[in-house]
Amino acid sequence: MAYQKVKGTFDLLAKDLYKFNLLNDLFRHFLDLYGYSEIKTPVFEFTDVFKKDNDTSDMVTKEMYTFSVNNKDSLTLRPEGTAGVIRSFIENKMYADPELPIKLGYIEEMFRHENAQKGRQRQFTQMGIECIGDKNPLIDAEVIALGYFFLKTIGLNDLKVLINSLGDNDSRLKYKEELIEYFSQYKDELCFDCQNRLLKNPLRILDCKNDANKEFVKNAPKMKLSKESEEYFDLVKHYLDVLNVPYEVNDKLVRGLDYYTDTVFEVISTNEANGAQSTIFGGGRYDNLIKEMGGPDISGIGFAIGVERLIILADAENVFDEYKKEIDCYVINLYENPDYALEVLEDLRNNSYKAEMDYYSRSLKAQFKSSDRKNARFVLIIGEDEVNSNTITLKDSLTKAQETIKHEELIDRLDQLLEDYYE
RNA sequence: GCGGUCGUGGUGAAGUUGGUUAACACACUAGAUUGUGGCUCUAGCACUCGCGAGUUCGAGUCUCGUCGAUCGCCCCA
Repeated sequence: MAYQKVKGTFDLLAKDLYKFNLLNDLFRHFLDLYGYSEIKTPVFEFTDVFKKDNDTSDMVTKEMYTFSVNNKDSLTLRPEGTAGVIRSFIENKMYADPELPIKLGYIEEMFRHENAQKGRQRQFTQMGIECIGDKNPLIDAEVIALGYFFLKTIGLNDLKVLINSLGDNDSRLKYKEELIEYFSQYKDELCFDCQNRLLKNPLRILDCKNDANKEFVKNAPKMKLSKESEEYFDLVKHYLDVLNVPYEVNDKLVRGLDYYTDTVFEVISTNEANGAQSTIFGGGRYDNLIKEMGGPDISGIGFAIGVERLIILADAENVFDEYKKEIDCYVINLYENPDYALEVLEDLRNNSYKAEMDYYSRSLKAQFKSSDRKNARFVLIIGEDEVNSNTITLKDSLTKAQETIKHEELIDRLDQLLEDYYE
């Protein structure tokens, strides 16, 4: 059987690759605007970097590509960006920088062993940022704004920003106990997953699709934010107002990863093009993660955007022009010896003209067809006459004008034709 | 991990109750047009129906398995 690509992976061909490149450029521009610098971390890390004790998310517990070589270390292909960045932050002692917070951005491939469907691949790309070293509602608002305005600049509509606060450690801990107590009396009515979540992460029960519409879940006690958390959240909302970022508070939003505290947010698209995957952007603040990973007791916040989902939506909004490959010159060679044509070709390239030639001395018609397919602006014809007189027959594909010029005049003539054209 | 649909040439696709050489269109190649293409006309181009097994005299058409795509559940970006 012929080789085939691994399920959930894909080849990026020219007709789509340029979309990634455009978005990457735009994202990097936004990183620049907001004072973020790009970071690249390894594709794989020691498994412990991603897997902490008491993790409950599917992503960490059953979707990681974990392997070892020679039975030595357990390694894992990164399923998300934050953990690796935090590891790097600690390992490189970035916390010692006098200028905190440290603002980092990345565009990297992630790997999760999930069932593939539209907008959900096993290898996919995330653009993300992490702002580490300070806890300040200004930062929370700015992080959300960066992502939101990036998406708006692409030209996406039908976006909805959802935010919520999970509270600080104290209020979260208290709420957790409250929920455990409350849900324990309904334990038999919970779905299988939620029974497991009950003790580890009862917050997830609140947005479980199986159980969320059951009466006793709806009536579950609401989170009581501590005074500090509430004031903090109010300020985040206030700054979002100032920045003109529209948002919706959704108290069911708890996010999948376990390390979030206080501010969490998500951008969903109501555009149907994305199929079942409505979330294109998600993130939140993490007060404990850095300390848990062996760093100082400081807070961070970040988000990640799913680039493939972004492209599906951007395509649906016709954000991208149709991909069209173009070259400047196509050299048609009718002479048996290709030396002269080759010299002309190199001349063109040395003067920054994108140029190709026919390698096979095919019929004139066939070469013209190639020239059309490659969308060559100029066609250069070289035959016996041209070789003998050291000339080139130059045809402008747009105007159809044709002339025979001396070889040494070629570049000047092309420059001039283009100059005239763009006037 | 679970469930639905689908898988025919480079592409889009027809294939009736299982029956000899698997439509049609686009694309491609060559010629008409021996140095001028994108139009037209003519001709050519499909060891084969994702892969494997089974039922049958006979399977693209039925059954099972497998791989993949897609949609949904779950999860998440």
